[in-house]
Amino acid sequence: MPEGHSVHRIARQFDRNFVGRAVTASSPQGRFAEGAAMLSGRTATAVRAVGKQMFLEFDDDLWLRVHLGMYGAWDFAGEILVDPTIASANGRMGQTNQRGTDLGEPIRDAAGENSLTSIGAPRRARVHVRMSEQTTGLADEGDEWPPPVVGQVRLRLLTEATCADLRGPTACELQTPDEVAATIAKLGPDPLVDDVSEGEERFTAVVRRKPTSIGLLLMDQNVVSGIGNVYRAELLFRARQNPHTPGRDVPEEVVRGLWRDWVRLLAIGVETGQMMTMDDLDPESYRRAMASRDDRHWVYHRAGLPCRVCGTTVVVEEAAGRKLYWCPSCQA
DNA sequence: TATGTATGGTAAC
DNA sequence: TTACCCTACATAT
Repeated sequence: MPEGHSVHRIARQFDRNFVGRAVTASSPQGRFAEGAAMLSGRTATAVRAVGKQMFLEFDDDLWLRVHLGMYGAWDFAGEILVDPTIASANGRMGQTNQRGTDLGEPIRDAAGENSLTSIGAPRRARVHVRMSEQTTGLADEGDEWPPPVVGQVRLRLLTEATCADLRGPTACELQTPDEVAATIAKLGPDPLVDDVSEGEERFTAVVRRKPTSIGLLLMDQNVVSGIGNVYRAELLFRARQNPHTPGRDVPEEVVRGLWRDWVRLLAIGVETGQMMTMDDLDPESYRRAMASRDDRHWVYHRAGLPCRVCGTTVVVEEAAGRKLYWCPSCQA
């Protein structure tokens, strides 16, 4: 899932393809039928991403709030204008979307025509191939518009040229401007929303007075926005910090360092679409890390394997229902 | 076909 | 702390 970087990438897609355009909305699955009816026919006017949540504004002060949760994803089809700040997108056109490549690389369907993009939970992009029509010579069926609905689609947003399907979100609801403001007010700082220095002060002040472990605090969206289980494990390793240390016992400079590292990793994540946390590697290792999801992290998902730095076996434990990976030697 | 797992979060106990 | 929600896919049977 989508940790904070994915949501910022999605927001950029909406900014490019939906903001300023009239939208037709529907809920093929039926679970957001009323909301879709409220949205349909309105023009999207703005989009905001804060932490793991996205807010899409429509005419007359109506906002759509979406939280992807662990399984959610947006699938884009049709004309997809790629934000120039999303580096990897164009270079990957036509490439097969492998499982686990998080995010947002446009790919071609079997006919080599429509480009499809999925941003969110790791999953195969949905490629619509019409086998039966192929045999009867209706080759153009692959360009069907709007695209056929596949699977459970909570919300479909359609402009003249672009289709966005939302599936599996934890939250999908309409909000008033006050409700949006209240939701955002509860969230901790997001480096791509808040002034970075102010964010550092807020984050540091909160962490430094909490008895809660730093491992839990990094995952707390009220303390800092956008960090999930992968970035949590990686940030702590990069800082060589024991996840169990109470926040108030972590040296101030270390807390500030965690924030600054999050600023850096988030920027890399938004740019590349991948949770790349081994950015200071030699070129060959970097290439390998980018190519394979299993080589991309220091400790995340590496329980039982030797620490990349010291060789000690990486351990995993359960913390608040989530798996926490760390090296007991490097992070002693 | 059934089961387990996943980058998240909430509400109830 | 536990239960539960949401969806897709890999693995086991």
